[in-house]
Parts: sequence; structure tokens; C-alpha cells
Amino acid sequence: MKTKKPLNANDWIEAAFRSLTKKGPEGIRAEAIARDLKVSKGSFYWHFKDVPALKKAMLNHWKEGATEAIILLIEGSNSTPEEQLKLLVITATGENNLPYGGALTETAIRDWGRYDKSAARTVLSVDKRRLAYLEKLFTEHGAKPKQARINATILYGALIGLENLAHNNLANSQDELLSLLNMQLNAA
Amino acid sequence: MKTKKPLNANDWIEAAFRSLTKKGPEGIRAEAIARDLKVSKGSFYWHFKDVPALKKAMLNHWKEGATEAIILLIEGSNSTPEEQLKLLVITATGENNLPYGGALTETAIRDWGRYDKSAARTVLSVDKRRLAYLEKLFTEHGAKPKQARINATILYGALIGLENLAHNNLANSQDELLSLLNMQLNAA
DNA sequence: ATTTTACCATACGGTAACGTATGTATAGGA
DNA sequence: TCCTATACATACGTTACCGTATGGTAAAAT
Repeated sequence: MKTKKPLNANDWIEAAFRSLTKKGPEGIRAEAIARDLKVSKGSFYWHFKDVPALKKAMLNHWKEGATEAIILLIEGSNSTPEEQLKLLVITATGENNLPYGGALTETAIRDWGRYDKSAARTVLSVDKRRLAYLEKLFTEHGAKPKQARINATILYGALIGLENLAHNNLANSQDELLSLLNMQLNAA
Repeated sequence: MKTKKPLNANDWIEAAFRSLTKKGPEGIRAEAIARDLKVSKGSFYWHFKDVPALKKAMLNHWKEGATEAIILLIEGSNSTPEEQLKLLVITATGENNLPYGGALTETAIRDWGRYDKSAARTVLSVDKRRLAYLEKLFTEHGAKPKQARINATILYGALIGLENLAHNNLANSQDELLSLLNMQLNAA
């Protein structure tokens, strides 16, 4: 019988994300997560000052991992804007090993942001960053400024909503988004 | 000084929806809503057996009001499928006086459905009904079966996601959806 | 070998919600 | 006028969480 390894703050953050995706924003509770980790709440208050501190750590963690990773992956592909857009859709909808890459986590954080000001600010900044990047790709493809903005907004909005429907098998997400993207690229 | 009128179950349901949209699924709490209504929890347990009973009543109420009303409104317009689709987008995105017509309520119930099986079933049935109706309109417009389904899913998914973005002023919803719909109607 | 230090357990007091039990006021019918 | 059902108020015991205080243990440092 090995002595179990001590936890660190990151273990707690990961467990908190699991609880968030499973039970929603109200799942972020010190004692409940402690039970999941099979330790006492004493451990929690060792690693974090209080629950708000854990929440801030989660938001910072997600903010840094949820956008730049995928953008760097796309930029590194060195292909045309059209192919980059397709790759982006495929990466965003598919199973991947990006940090916090799951659609469930995305959705849960977005829910969280609707009832928590701090989370709302984080979601807003991530959304702005992503929309700006999509807009840039559409512009590079040849769309006029106004249309590039609209295309980016539609594509990103559809991504959010379709992931929602896909959760109940009412959409596939990837199929519809690629269909939408083709329409947008051809409707120049 | 008038004696205030007694509450009925519907007053409680409406107050519960206000709490849901403002504070999320966890806002549906007997004592908190009682404070909003300036009565005691004794009133709540007079009108409802327990909190789950209130939740069921809310879901039934929404399920019946949230879909048929708008469909009947569209059907009554007696216009072409294209115009009906546009009217539908305009009605769904604009301020209206349909029962539970606000996008905030829609979003909140959808959030609720992600962490509550009973709410999930209600959302699923409403989504199916709406998707089928959209699919029918696209079919009547001339789209092939498979494409009608895809168009309906994209449009409805975009509606959901864009309302989300519109909440933070990252989208207008109506502008983008009409733009999307035009693309879909022309891409025949 | 002793002493830190990291990490966790346990125990405590406090709050907010649940559901129940029971008391009370008021309006309308007998 | 009395009575009864309606619509609440109040008080209670229970549960789950928060944050703190304090104690314990194993490993690393000295």
C-alpha cells in the first residue's frame, strides 16, 4: 500500500472543473469537491484562501488555456485562410487534447458567466479574442470589413448554439458548421 | 390601506421565473422567492407540495407557452415560407409579448436543463418541435430534405448562440440571423 | 536525531435552505 | 352570528455548506 501523493492547487482546479461541468456553477463547493478527492476540507483551505479564490484560479486558468492554444495550432498550420477556418471548426468541434477543450466545459463556463460577474468578464474577453480572430480570417479570405464581422459572429454564435443542441443529439455540430462555413466562403 | 390580494400558484410560478432568469437554476428556492413576494414560506407550502412540484409546474407552463404561441402567430400570417421564416426570426429576437418570450428566460431554462434531468426532457421536446417546424418551412421553400434539416439546425443553433452573445453586446442577433437566413434562402 | 514544513483531519460556530407542525386572521356561506 | 375554508405566519428540527482554529503526521531539511 503506497502512501498517496499529496494534492496541489492544480489538482483542486481540475476537480473543480469536473464538478462544474457535471453539476453546474453551484457545483463549485469546497466540501463537495473534497469528498470527490477523498480528502477533508482542511486540504482545500490549505491550498486556497476561500472559495472565491478557487473560482478566480479556475477562470484565469481557463482564460489562458482556452483560446491561445487553438489559435497557435491554427497559425502553425501555414495554410490559406479558408483552410484555417475549416481546421478551426474541425478542431473546435472534435475531440481534442487542448486544455479545457471539451464543449461541456465551454458550455458550463458560459452558464457560469451568466450569473457571476467575474466569470462574465472572463467569458467576454475570451469571446472578443475569438471573434476578432475569426474576423481576421474572413477578412484575409477577402470579405469586406462589415461582412467579415457578421460572418465571424454567425459562425461563432452557431458554434455555441450547435454544441448546445449536439449535447442532446439534435445536431452534429461539425457537419452543420462546415456546411455553414462553405456557404459563407462562397457567398462572397 | 387595502388588504393585499392573496397569491395564487401562478403568482409563485411567475416569481420563480424571475428568480430563475436573474440567479440561474439555483435561484429557484422557496424561501428566497417568498422574500421577493413579501410573504412567508408558509404561503409556498400552501400552494405547492414542495420545491420539485414548483419546478414541474414551471416546466409544464413553459413547455406549453413557449412554442405553440409563436407558431400559431406565424401560421396566421398566411404568407410565403420565406416571409414566415423572416417573421419567425424577427419575432424570436425582438421584444414581444409572447408568454415567456424573453431570450433571458429561454437561456436560463436551457441552462437549467443541463443540470436537471426533468428540465432537460422539457427542453428536448421543445427543441424537437421547433426544429421540425423550421425544417418544414425550409422544405416548403424548396430545399431538399437533407438540406432543410441542416438549414433548420443551423438557424436554430445560431439563434441560441447569438442570443448568448447578444447578452454581452457582441451580437445583435436579429441582424446576423437575417443575414444568415438570406444566405440559406439564396443558396438553393 | 531533531526540527521544520507541507499537507491534511477534526471539531467548532455560523448561515441558509428544506419540510413539517401548528397557530392565526380574514372573507364568505349557513 | 357562527363557522369553515383559505391563505398565510411562526417556530421547529434537520441538513449542507462556509470559514476558522487547532491538532496530527510523514517527509524533508538541518
